[in-house]
Amino acid sequence: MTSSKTPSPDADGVEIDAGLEAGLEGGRKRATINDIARLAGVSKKTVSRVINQSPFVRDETRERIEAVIAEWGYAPDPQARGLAFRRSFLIGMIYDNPNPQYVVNMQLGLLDGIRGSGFELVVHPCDRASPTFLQDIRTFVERQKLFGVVLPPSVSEDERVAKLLREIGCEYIRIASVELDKPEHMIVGHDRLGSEAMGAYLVELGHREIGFISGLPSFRSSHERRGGFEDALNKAGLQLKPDYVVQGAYTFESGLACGEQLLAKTPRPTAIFAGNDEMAAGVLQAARRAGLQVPADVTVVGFDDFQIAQAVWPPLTTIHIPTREVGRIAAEKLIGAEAREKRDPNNTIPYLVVRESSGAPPVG
Amino acid sequence: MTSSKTPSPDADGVEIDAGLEAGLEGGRKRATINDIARLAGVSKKTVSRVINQSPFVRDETRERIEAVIAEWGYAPDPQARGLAFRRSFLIGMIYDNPNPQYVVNMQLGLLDGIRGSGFELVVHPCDRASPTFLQDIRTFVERQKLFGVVLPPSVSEDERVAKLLREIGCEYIRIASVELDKPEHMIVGHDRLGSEAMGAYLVELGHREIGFISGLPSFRSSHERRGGFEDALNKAGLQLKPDYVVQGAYTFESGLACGEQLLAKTPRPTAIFAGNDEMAAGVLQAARRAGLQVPADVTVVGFDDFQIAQAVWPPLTTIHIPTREVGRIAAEKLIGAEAREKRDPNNTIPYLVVRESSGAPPVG
DNA sequence: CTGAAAGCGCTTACAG
DNA sequence: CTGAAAGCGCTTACAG
Repeated sequence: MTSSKTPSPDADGVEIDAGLEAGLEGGRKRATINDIARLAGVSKKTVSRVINQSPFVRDETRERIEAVIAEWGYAPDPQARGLAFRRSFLIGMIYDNPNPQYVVNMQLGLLDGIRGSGFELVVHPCDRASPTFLQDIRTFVERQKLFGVVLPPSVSEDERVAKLLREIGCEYIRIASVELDKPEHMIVGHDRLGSEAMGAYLVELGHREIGFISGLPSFRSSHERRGGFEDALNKAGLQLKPDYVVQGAYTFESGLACGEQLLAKTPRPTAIFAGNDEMAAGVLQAARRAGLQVPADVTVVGFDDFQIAQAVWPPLTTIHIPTREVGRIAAEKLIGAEAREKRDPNNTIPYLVVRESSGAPPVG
Repeated sequence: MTSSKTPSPDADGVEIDAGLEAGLEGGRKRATINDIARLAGVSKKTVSRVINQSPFVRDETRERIEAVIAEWGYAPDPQARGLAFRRSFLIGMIYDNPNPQYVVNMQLGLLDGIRGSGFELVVHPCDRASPTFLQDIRTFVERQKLFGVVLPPSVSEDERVAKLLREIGCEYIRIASVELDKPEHMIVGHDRLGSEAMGAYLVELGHREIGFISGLPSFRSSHERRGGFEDALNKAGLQLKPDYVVQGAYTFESGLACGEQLLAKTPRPTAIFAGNDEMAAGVLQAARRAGLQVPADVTVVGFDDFQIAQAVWPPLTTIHIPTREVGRIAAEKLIGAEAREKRDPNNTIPYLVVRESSGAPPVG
C-alpha cells in the first residue's frame, strides 16, 4: 500500500549534474545546494552560510552566490535543512477555541506572519478534557520537531501546556487577554480595555441599570471582559450590581436563557452587555420573545465583532477584536521576524463599533 | 537572527549509542532506526522493511522488531523519511471557501482522516483572482514536497489547478458537487440530491409559488442546487418560473436584497428557498422588514445547516451537509486508508432538517 | 573568510 | 528473506 505511493526511483545520482541544466529548463529538477556551489565556484558550506545569513562571507562572494541563487530560483529544501538542524520549519497552531470565525481569522493572521519566510502552518485542534491531551501535544511537537507553536485561548491559558513546551524545548507564543507568561511568550489582547470602552459608551448613553452576561469561566477573557465593564462603571461613580450579572457560556442558547432571566428583573435593565456576539444574538431573541423592541426598549451589545454581529437584526454594537492582526504579530514574534517592519504597537487593542442595537434608555 | 534560533549542538555523535539507554530513561533522546536495529539484532534496512510493511520479512523477524519498536515507543522521523522518499508526510488543504464554519469543519474532517497515520495537515488559503495564484500553489506543493492535497470548492472546480497538480505529480482529491474528474480524484457532495429533497418537501407542504435565490455562479454548487430544485418541481409536474429565480451571492446582504425583490412580486411567493443559510437569514430579515411572519406568511428555507441556521429566528429548515464526514473520507482516500473501515457509502449525501421556518402556505 | 569531512535518520539500488 | 554501501540535501564541528 505504502509502496504504491512511493515515487519511483530517479535516474542515477551520478548523472544528476550532467542533466541539470536541461532538466531545469524543462522544469523537471530543482537546483540543490551542490548545483549552486558548483555554479558559483564555491563550496556548499559557503552557500549554506549565505542561506543562513552568516556574517562570515566576503561581500563579493555573497553577491556572486546570491546572483546564482536568484538566477536559478533556488530555495533550500526545508526537509533536508530540518533534518540537519534537528528542527523543522513548521509552526503549529494548537487550539480549542469553539468559534470558527476566530479560528479562521487566526489562521489567516498566522499565515500573514509567516508569508515569504519559508515556514508553513500545521493545525492541531485539541481537547483539554481528553485524557491524552498533553501526550497528544507532546507527540505532535516532538514527532514533527516543530519550530514553535502558537496557542490561542483558551488552551493558551493552560499552564500545563506551557510547562510541557518549556520542558521539551519548544518555542511558544500564548495569546491571551492578560499577561500570563514572560513577555517573549505573550501576545496580550487587552479584552479589559475593550470592555471598559463599551461600559463607558453605555454609561454615556445614559444607561444605569445594565445587565451583564459573562462567558465561560474557564476562559480568562470572561473575567477580563466583566472586569473592564466594572472598571468603566466605577470610573463613572457607579457600582456593578451582582444581581444584574448572570453566567452564560458564550453560546447563542446561553445568551437566550440569560437574556430572559435579565429581562424578567425589576427594574428591567435598559441595556444588556453580553460577553460575546453569539450571546448578544441570543439576547436579541429573548427580547423579541418578550415583545421588546431593540434598541427602543432595551439596548443589546456584544463583543468580538464576528460575522454574526452584522447578520442579526438589528446589527449589533460590539467590540471589534483584531484577531487576524494579533495572529500576524504572534507568528512574526515566533519566527523572530517582528522587526521586519515597524508596526503600531496598539494594533492589538480592541475598539468599539457602534451599530443599530444600541441607543439611549427609554424615557420614564 | 536565524542562528539564535538554531539549536545548540548535541554531544558528539560517536557517543550517541553509549548514552542511549540512560537518555531514553530520562526522556531525553528518541530512539532512531539504528537503535532499533541494534536492539533487535538486525540491519536497519530490515527495520525499514517492517516500518514500510514490506512482505519480504520473516514473520518471526518482524515480530521481534515490532516488539522492540513498541517497547521503545519508536516512530520514524518524518523528516528523514521524507528526505529519503523525496516526498513529505504533509498533506495540504488548499481552499478559498468564504465560510469559516465550512473551513473549520473540513479541517476537522481531514484531521479525522489522517489521525494516527503520521501525516499532518498544512493549510493554504488561496485567491483565484491573484496574479500569482497558480505559482503560489506550485511553490507550496513543490517546496514542501507535499504528499498530496485536498481541494474543497470552489478552488476544487478550477481545472488549471488540477492540471498543474497532475503536471508536477502531486496527488490530489477534489471535493465538489459533481464528478469533475476521474473517480480516484473525486469526492462528490451530491448537492443536487439535497436540493431536490428540499424542493419535494416544499411541494408536499402545498407550495406552488416558490422563489429561489441562487448562489454565486462561480460555484458549481449554485447550479446544482438550482438544478435539484427544478428536478423536484418537474417530478411533481410543476415548472420552475424564471421570474421567481434571482441571483444571489451566498452572503447575508445578497439574501436580504434578493428576498426583498422576491417578496415584492405578484403573486407573492409563499415560500423562498435560498441557496445557503446565510442568504436565508437575509431573507428572514427582508420578511421582517416587509412586516411578514415566518412561516405563517412565507416559508423560508436554506442549505448547509451551519451554525447560523439555528442562531436566527425562526430557526431555519435547511439541508444538512456532512462536511466533516466528507473531509474525513477525502483524507483517507488521499493517503490510501479508505479501506481501513467499511463505511456507509451514502454518508456524503446531504439530508433535510426541518425546523420552524417552514410550514404550509397561507390559506387564501 | 573558506572548505573537506562527517553526520542528521531514513530509503533505494544492488547483491547475496 | 536479509544486509552493506551509497544517497536524499542540508548543517555542524573542526581546520586552516
